[in-house]
Amino acid sequence: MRDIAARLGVSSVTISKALNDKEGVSDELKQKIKEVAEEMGYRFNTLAKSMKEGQAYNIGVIIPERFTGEIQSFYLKFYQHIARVLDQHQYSGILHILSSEDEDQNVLPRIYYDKKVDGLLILGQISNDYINLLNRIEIPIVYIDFYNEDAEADTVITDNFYGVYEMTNHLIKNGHKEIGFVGNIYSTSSIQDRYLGFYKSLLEHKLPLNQAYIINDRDDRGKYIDLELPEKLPTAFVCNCDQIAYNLINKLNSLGYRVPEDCSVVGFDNDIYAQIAEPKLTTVEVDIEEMSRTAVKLIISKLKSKQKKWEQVSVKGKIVYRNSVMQLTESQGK
Amino acid sequence: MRDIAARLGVSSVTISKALNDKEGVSDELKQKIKEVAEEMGYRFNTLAKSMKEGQAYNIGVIIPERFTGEIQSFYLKFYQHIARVLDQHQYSGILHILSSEDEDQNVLPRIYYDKKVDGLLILGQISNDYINLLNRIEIPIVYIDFYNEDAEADTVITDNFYGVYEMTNHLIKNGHKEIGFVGNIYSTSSIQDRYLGFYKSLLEHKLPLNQAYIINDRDDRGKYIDLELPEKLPTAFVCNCDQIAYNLINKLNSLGYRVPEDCSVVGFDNDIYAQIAEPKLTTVEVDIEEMSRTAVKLIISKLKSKQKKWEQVSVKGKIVYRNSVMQLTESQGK
DNA sequence: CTGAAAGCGCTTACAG
DNA sequence: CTGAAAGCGCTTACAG
Repeated sequence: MRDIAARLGVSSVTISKALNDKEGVSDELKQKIKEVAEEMGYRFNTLAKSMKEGQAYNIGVIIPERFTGEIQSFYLKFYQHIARVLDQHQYSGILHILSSEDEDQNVLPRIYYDKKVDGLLILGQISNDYINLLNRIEIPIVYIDFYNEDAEADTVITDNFYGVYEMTNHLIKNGHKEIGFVGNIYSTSSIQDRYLGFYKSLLEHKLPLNQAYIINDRDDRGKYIDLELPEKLPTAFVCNCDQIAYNLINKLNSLGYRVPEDCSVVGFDNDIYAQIAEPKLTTVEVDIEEMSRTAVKLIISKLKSKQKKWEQVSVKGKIVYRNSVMQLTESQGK
Repeated sequence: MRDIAARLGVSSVTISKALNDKEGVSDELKQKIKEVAEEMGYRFNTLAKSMKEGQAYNIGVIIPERFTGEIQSFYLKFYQHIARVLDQHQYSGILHILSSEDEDQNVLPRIYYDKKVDGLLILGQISNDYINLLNRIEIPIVYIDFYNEDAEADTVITDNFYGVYEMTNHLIKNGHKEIGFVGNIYSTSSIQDRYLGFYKSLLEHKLPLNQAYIINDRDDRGKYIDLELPEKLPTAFVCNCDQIAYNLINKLNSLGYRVPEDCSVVGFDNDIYAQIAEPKLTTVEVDIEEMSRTAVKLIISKLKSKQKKWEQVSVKGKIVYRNSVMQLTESQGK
């Protein structure tokens, strides 16, 4: 505000009035001030206003833990862990659900413009354009659960590659030789890595990669599409996530197949879909706790010293064994 | 801080040092200062510190909307609406999940102590002790989706009574004469009101209230228990929420009954359980949008003028018709 | 060990 | 229409 005032040769009082559309400033000057503010990339400091007025312009919304329930989206659950870790470091988490419009139109959340936050944790893949936008802002950022080459920030991901690699090994150990993969392998980096882990396992066991067994599950926007199954089924499917595994089981059931008797199915995430699926899914559990700790540690260290280089940390998950995998005898495996 | 300084005849610098455990203050004085601060109910103003340091001690966590998914808890979905309305009023929402321990031990969230919020929206029923605790704090509070006689604050609830009343009327219109209710009627005020709406409908239609058809669904802590069904089933069940309706359907299926052919089932909330139930549930949809607007309006008006009396607003929902209700012919209804 | 002074970025009340 | 002064509640650097 001072800078703008200096530049225009007026007082900061006038700037304040102009920016708040209060009276006492000529329309001309107001206009000019707004332009310069915009040009200089001025961000209003709500904190100063808040302090002056004794108002934080924040409203706490409290939800008792038990009402957040078993059923909830993976990322919201993730948020709860992050908030807890943040709290241990004397920070508060402010959750912002980025609307699709804001993402498409590259608008940053108000909490950024209002200087209400010191840093940003991005949970889940966002568009490249948006990442470019984020590259241009000055507060530290940590991307969680996906990575992007162009992102100039730290990244914490789950070890997708080894997770699925080990899961596929597990299937092979159980006698499966014809194994499919469900997921749009061009969609997100996570899915791609999971697919590659799957592929590595096949390679190591000298099993063929059958293109007919690679099933697409979503369009390029991430919207789920109907699964198109091949005439002849493999003996097992590796799904890129639990929700798709859940959908696949329903699809198989509707076609008259039983899981795991006719076809085994495994997932990834160990989220609510792994629980409500019938049979319950053998899946890979992401270590949310550890990922949260890592992400918070990274962003706080960036807050302390801006200098550090960006890191990419991948956190190992572990397989949760349940009932969706059938052990095949020699003849079935053929 | 000034007050403490005045009271102890020392400077505010000393207070600052003592409270932050910095050196330059005798242990004795430190101790004394902390005691007095505690006694005077001093709350540190993070905002001032933040402003001085240029740090907000807040970290934004951004989740793209599409990842919050279809599946999520009712209250989390509610939060998203509230956050949006808050944003329209230039406020930010800070979500705090109140842990069961904190609730039991009556500890207020840090965002309150740190003066990070101007007011509190409480989403979902909390213990009476906690309400008493909240009665004692000075920032405005609005309770959402439940009410409590002792709460000294505004309340926004959904019209539970009329919702279930109309739903029960709907069943009766479809020929049902023996209707049960599922829910612990001593548990929450919402369930109680829903039960009373159900009862009113029976009364108006001169149908008997059969105690054997009132099924308990949870213990006093709100934990779900196994549903104990009567020997002879009614032709329809009104459930106090969709999740219980979902559970009931599973229970009925496992006992060999079909829904709605053998027994109709209706819910309340129109949440994810209404969608994943098979058949999909006829249920009452809560007007989250309107409730959010009302709650935000109430709390902001309280922020502007502390004087106003407390209001209790109930917002009407509407019935969503799906496939879980069977129209009975005369003979079946008997 | 203790405190007076200055300043963080804004706004309000008042004077010109 | 414009601006100088004071103050919001804290902390830091410095002096005693």
